Amino acid sequence: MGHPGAFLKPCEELLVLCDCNNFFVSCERLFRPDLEGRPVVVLSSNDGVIISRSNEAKALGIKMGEPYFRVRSFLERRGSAVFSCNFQLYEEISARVMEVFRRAVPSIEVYSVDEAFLEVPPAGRERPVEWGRELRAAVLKQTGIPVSIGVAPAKTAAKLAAERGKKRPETGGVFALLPGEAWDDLLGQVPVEDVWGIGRRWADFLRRRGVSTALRLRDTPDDWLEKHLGVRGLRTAWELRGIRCFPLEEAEKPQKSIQSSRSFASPVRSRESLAEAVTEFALVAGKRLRSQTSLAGSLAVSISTSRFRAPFYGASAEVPLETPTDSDITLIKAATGALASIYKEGRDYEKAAVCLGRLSSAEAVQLGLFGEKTNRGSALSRAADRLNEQAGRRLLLPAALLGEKEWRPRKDRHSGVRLEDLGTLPAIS
DNA sequence: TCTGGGGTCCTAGGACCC
DNA sequence: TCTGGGGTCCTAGGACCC
Repeated sequence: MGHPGAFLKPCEELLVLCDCNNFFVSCERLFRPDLEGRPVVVLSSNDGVIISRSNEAKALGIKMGEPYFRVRSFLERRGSAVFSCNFQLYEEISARVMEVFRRAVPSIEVYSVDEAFLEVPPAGRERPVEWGRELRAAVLKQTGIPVSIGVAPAKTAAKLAAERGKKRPETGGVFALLPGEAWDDLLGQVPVEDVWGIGRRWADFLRRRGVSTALRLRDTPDDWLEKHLGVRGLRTAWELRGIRCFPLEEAEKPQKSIQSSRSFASPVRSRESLAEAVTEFALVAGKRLRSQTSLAGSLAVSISTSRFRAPFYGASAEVPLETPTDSDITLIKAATGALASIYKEGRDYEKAAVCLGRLSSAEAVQLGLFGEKTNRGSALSRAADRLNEQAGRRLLLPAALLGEKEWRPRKDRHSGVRLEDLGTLPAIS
């Protein structure tokens, strides 16, 4: 029966994906214009793997997610600049980019730190590509960040369009897949694994059955897709036919879980050090919990040795929090308690995590069995948040967390740029 | 020597209930 | 030869994303 989606009328409304090019690298380059034209990479936490690459680094064959130690000397020989990640900075710059988008369109969905979907305003619908170029120029002028823009009736198609805009300089960074136009040419050139929503497992599966391009995926029968890939895969194919299945989600929803975890700079053996790390992670998670006005109903701790060396050991424990809470003291107690139940001596731990779950809104009053308010310590934690906020750093924290610790991640290549330094950038209004 | 962190959604299967 | 059926809720695991 082919693809019944094709009989439906394509959505009249256009949406746009804006994608910051090589975002973390672009952020670092704002402060180092001398690095233009040179290979630049940004590393993950603990200087572990490469998470952002300049075009020059991509041209050298450096892969996303590549362990840094494997390419370190190669990059040095090629005169590459290397940065530890500076997420505080990237988030602030991201907020500025999103602000430019907000001023330009009626409706925006912030999809990730470096991407947003926008609804094209009526004024842009007649000539969406020109409109996109103007938006791109505005972002570049006001933030210094280059973006790629894809226009299409559906998110999955807009992703492909933006990718085309990014790869072909002659497009001026903007490409459109418009309703009524033939998309076959572009879709036929896109490997199926490059389609948004098709990961490695599905791509392998599809390729084994001859579905090797976005075009083939689009033209695969619905019943087969639903049987093997579920509704998610089916919707993806429909979106490639120009039918919107993933709507623009403007409202910011509170997160359903909050996790804080780190790999350690060097292996940790002692229960005491692990408890310090877990305490730190509980504090970080708690702060984010309060900032979205939620309470946690459960807390899980996990610890593990290196997954690249045998014998691997990993364990986790989840504890219910009888009364949903946002109190640091309660969270820390739960976390250290959970840790005690899974810790085994004599192992080289390389990672620990705290995950808060069963989140609920803190707006509703939480009462215990006998009507008393039992979210003890909440007010204290909130007061600490305010003090730390005013001080611009963490003023209040457990004494055990002071000082250098082996569990603190490596950050050898940090640029040293701080949020305040954003004000010193010359070219940006 | 050296390999990230933080999320979401979907589905299958078991528990439970009437 | 015989076993109830069907709805709902919950959870774990697997897939995906940046």
